[in-house]
Amino acid sequence: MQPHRTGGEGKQHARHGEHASSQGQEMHHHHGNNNFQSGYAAANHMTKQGHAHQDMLSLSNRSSSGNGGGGGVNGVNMSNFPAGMLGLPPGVITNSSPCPSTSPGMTSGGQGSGASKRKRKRCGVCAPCRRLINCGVCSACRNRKTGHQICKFRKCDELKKKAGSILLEVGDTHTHTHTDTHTH
DNA sequence: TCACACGTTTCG
DNA sequence: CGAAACGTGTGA
Repeated sequence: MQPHRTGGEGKQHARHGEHASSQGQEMHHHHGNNNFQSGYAAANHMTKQGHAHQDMLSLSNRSSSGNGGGGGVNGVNMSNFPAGMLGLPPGVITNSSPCPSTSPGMTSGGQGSGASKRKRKRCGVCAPCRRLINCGVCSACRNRKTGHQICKFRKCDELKKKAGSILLEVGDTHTHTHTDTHTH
């Protein structure tokens, strides 16, 4: 009898990579290479810098405790908006490719059709994402050694739904949003 | 490099 | 259609 899998895998690493340092470096080396195609960048509205991983976002308390409102939950992030930037039109923001991690397949931007390529990270806002501990009983937990997957309960909702299709709800108000509001 | 997690494919 | 396994990419 195993002593219960503490918290699951016993995550030794506390993944906390918050870069509080606000480096206002706007200059982008590289000429304007708009690579807005990168799925990652697309989600980086909030991050003009590109170094803020939206991964674990503010898992803090979504109880809307006052909701930190100003997106300040993390504090320090958007506060440093250079005035100049604010003046820029939405579309011109040109994120200035945030230090591309140099992903392997970025060349052709495979996302074109079919395989999405490029792994996405959890949004960090869904209930599953907020889950810190694994149930330890679901198949994923039990077969993680072979399954290599995260607990079913922790599987990001976004990743589950848009596992291959992006953009599919917003836009059509009355379409079959299919967003099934969960029968709840 | 290892570990973890997502994406894809195949089997049930 | 769903679950499991495999393979791969990303992060530390």
